[in-house]
Amino acid sequence: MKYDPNKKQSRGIERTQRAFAGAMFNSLAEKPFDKITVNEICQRADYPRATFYNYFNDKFDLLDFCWYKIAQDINIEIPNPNMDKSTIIQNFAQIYKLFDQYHILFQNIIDNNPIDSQLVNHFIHYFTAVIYESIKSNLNLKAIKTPAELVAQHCSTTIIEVLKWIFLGKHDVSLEDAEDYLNELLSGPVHV
Amino acid sequence: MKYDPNKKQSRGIERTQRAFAGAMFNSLAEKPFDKITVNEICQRADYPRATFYNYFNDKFDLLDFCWYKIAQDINIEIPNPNMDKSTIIQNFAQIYKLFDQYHILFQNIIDNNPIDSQLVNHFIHYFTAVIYESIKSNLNLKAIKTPAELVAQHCSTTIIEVLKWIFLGKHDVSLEDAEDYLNELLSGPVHV
DNA sequence: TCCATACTTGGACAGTTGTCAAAATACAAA
DNA sequence: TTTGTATTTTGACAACTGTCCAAGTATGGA
Repeated sequence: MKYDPNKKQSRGIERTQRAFAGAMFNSLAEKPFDKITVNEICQRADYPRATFYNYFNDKFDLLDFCWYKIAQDINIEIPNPNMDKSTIIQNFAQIYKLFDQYHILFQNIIDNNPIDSQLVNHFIHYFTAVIYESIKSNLNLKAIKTPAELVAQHCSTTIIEVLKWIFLGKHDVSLEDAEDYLNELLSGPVHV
Repeated sequence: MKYDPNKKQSRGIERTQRAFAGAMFNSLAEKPFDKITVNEICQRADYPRATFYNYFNDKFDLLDFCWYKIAQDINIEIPNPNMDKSTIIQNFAQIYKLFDQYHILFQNIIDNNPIDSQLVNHFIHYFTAVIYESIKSNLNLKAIKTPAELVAQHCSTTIIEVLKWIFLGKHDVSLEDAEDYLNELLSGPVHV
């Protein structure tokens, strides 16, 4: 990404970025990711190729931006500065609901791309990183040997694992059950 | 992969595949993966491009083959048909030692590729799948709600997570400590 | 040994990619 | 409105990709 999406940009820049992201979302809903070309994105968005490369390095970079737009809504609140398991589960509920909002998009993506495709991995990886960032600094650990960063990594992958199971693995699981799964899987290092 | 690597192939086929894999390993040790082209692989291996495409769909497909050659050595033995935590840790030791054998390669890869690059993700994902396959069928679960497949997925990602931390994250951790980490992280669903 | 079959190779192909410099346009401040 | 700056667009470029076919070469069985 050549423009920092966290900084406020001019109206024109945002409009253009939105057009590209929209084109990508539309393409994603229709066909496998590896059949999507930059040319096609530009045609859909009705911008020339050079403009695409003004904003993004390649189509993965645009993907990053697309996930960013979705993840923007994730705003993890940390009521107490020490994050324990119940706080994590609270935050989990928030992300569950967010994913639920996009379940049609995810459905389409899974219909067009294998679960172990580059695309799905990219997606999973992006959100794991988002969650990692939001929990790494204030995990409240039991007295254990494992380094905190590794535990934080483990928590974020576990959260995304459960959500992947539900929203990309086509398993219909209620929020309550999902919380139970997460709780059971996490019954390790984080304080109860 | 256009030839099933599990089937025994003619000497010629194996020699050719080995040449391509060797070329890839050499390139990986030298430069970032996204700067490696099929042309370059062919030059190094001294085979024409058409031959490359006889064997592999693209450079990721060759990567699969490369990881396959490494993973071949992983032969998880299952002493008792019900896998519990101590069995998992036993198998973990085996994979730890395998990764340790290749630590110079991994070092080079990390020096040339960001930890969250396509290449590293591809690697991580491949080995997670290998481990998942080897443990999914006979996990001995506590009485829990979480589906067995999800637990198996969780175990395999946790194992790889620890190994990634050590061998790709440049953290020097002994096998004994690594086992403790894994034990702590896994203190959830698997039988003790 | 010969032959049929399978694999390898070279060359050519259209399409994609990422980059560049120069021209055109939009934009904001004076 | 004008002017200077920043962004967008155009068109062109070399390189890479994946596919194809037809000619060449191994290989193993009779």
